[in-house]
Amino acid sequence: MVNDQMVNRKTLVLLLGPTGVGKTELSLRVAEHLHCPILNCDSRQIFRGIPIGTAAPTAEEQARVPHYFVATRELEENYNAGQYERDALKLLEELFTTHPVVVMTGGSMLYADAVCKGLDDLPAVPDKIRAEVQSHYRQHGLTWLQNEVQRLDPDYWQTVDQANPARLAHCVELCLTTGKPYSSLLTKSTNDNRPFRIVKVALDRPREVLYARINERVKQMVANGLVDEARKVYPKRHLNSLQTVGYKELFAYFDGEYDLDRAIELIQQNTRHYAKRQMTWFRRDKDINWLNADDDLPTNIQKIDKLLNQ
RNA sequence: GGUGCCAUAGCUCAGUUGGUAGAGCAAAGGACUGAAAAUCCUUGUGUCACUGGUUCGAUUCCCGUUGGCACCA
Repeated sequence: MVNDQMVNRKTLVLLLGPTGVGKTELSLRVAEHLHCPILNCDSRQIFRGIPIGTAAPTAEEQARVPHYFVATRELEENYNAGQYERDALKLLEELFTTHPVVVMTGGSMLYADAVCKGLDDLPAVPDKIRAEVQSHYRQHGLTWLQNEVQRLDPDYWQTVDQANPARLAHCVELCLTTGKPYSSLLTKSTNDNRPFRIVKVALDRPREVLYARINERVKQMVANGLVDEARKVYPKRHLNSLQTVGYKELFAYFDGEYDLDRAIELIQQNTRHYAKRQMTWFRRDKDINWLNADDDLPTNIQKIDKLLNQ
């Protein structure tokens, strides 16, 4: 029930959990119960054209509850966590004028943290600089990135994962874009204060059960036309938005690297890997209230109600 | 039925000129402030198929058994 206390206290219910755990159905039931919309917090469901492989909410599901940030961006857009933070905060401000509670659900941990805690304000990296850094990296390898970070931002070098090309490249890009050390742009020492309360819940299942569900869901995606969906976007395979489980394996199959059965096995395996990384991230988040996915929906909705009324 | 080859980590295999063994993948744990479904780091004890023999000592050599593969009948 939506009571007076809740009306006076704008609340974001953040429903998290590893991929395949059952977030979508619970989010729909919670949103129906609270008469509120759902904000998607999944970095791939945001894109148009890949609904099957990303397990995006279906038309029927979206008819039950209004959704935001589902299939609203083109694959060509270099969308990222910083933009998501800005987009989500802006939308939440609007939605809170008419809704005391809003549900956000998804498994993109960095996106969720960006909304909860905030990221530092960083300028966008011009395409030219990104291309230059990539070109040097391709030609001269990891050593070049390591040397550049040591030269441009010795402080960051001390703390960065020195074997991780993505981290190093990002640092170099921002050093070149701003003319300042990347680490000097990271000034956030405490979390942002949001003008709303955040209630974090996450769904949990035993590992073997989750993995069995993932394996089954991948089979279902293939039955629902994942291969055709991947073939349609195959010409855009190099876009960041398509560096995604379910597509990259099928692209390799189209290229003749292995057969379809092998591609499906790899999708299942990489989805399990992804779920495992998500659980590592969730495990250390002490703000999360855990729900058992084996409990029935009314029980879990009751638990969420209880958290809302605290 | 005969002969030969093979049997080592969940899987595919390497190796030990006899001193109880190691890679890849899988799996597990972890990191992560704008690529995050991305990117990266760490972790390898297993009756070396079973029985007996030789030996100070056998997973390694020998006999046999079982299972698999190949060839010959």
